[in-house]
Amino acid sequence: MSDVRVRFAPSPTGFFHIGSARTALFNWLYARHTGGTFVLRIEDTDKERNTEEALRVLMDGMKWLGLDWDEGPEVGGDHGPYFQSQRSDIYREYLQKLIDAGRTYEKEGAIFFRLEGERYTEYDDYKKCEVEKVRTTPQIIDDQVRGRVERAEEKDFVLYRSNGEPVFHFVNVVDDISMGITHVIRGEDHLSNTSKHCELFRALGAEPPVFAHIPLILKSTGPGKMSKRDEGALIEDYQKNRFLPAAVRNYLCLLGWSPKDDSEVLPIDEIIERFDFDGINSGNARFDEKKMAHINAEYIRQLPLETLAWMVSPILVEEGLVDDSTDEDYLQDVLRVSQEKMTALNALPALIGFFFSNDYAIDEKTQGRIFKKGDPLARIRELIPLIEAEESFTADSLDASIESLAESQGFKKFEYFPVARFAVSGAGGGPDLLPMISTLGRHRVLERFQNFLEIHATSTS
RNA sequence: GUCCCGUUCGUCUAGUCAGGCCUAGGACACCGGGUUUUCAUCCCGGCAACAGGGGUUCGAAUCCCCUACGGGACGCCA
Repeated sequence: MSDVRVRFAPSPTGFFHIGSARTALFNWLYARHTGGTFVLRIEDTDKERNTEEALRVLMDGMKWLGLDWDEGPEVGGDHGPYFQSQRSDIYREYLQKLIDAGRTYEKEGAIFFRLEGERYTEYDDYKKCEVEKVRTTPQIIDDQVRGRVERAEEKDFVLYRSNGEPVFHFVNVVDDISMGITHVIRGEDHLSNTSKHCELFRALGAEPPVFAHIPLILKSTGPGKMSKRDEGALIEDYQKNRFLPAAVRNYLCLLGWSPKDDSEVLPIDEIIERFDFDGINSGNARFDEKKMAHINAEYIRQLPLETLAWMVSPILVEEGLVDDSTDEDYLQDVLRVSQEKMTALNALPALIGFFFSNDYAIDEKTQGRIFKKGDPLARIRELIPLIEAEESFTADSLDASIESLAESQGFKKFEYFPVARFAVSGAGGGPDLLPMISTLGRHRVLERFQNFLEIHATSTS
């Protein structure tokens, strides 16, 4: 166990933003990499939007991504409480230190932090008024991602609001000190706050922690950082859309961090082993939903069959495709022949629904194509006796049988494939045809061929 | 407006810290071909980038400066 202590300090807002998730992830990775401690601290000072439900969303999201915390809500720890709303006494105590040191003053009911240095007044173009500024000595931040950053704070700032509540900058620093945080890994949007925080650390007699400001995640298109309204911005959406958490986590690792050797899909243990500050990029990263989907698809295809079955069953049950009476082996067979064509679990009912139900969608485009040329009805009529007679009913034997049938009719075997596929599944694509027919079994195939003939014999003649 | 950070294919990135190995590599996307004239898989191929300008140097994607562009911060929000 190393003495590294990192924290993720979200404010529960009712959703779990992908940027926050990535910050949590990087902190978690660093803690696991170093054998340190990952603290979850809840910044629930904004009473309006902090609800039990909001906290749930956050913790569920973290657990879903596999980000377990060593100290914090539900698990406790020696540095609690882990909710800011329960730490008022601690904040008062630290405020007293600043008061005793003469670093505070009161104005309009609020308590301000007093910077040290020469004072002057200047027109502020942003605030559109005269403000008092201070020439302070710049704070030097030895950032692990950006290198040396120098920034001078120039205005006194509020520590306690006139309503008696402490502000973010103050509680954040106090919590980091009192919880013994050694490394602060957070978004680059906090970089310019850091001079403020360093002032506070030093005024409180504490050495600032090591900082690492990680790049922001930008919208996939258009300007600015990812906002909660953007497509793919919320972890809840990935949960809902049945993404594999490990895949989402893997993709997030790759946004702003690189293993340096061209590998992308990596088991989490290996990422933990290789994760470090020098692999973190300094430029912001644009979110790419296509790549996210691609990585998700790779994960799905890599799943062992039993795991896949275990994950997929509830989805199929929910869709009414499978129930207790469904044959386990049949389900396994279906998944075995379909897995290589899977790209997203929420698209699964559409991909393999026809294996379980006769009530599947008919793809109009494919139907149009099938009937445009040749004689699909005749092809199916020719196939029926073959299906009835075919003995071993394996993909290979079916292939051979169809091949010789085609030969005897003066066709290429491909003349039969698209028609058979459509007759049996209503689709133009799907698992490889022969394994698919073999899996469906003689009975289902014949049933659907007959059905196909009945429907189209009347409508087309 | 001020301050801070950044800038390699459309996107994520390798290479930059320790200048020559870079006619700049990989992946996603896209395009073409093949894989059972299905397909969402797989294989092969292709397209495509060092933001611009000055230096330093025998030599710069790599070091320095300027400009441009992008991002962030500037709350009694967090």
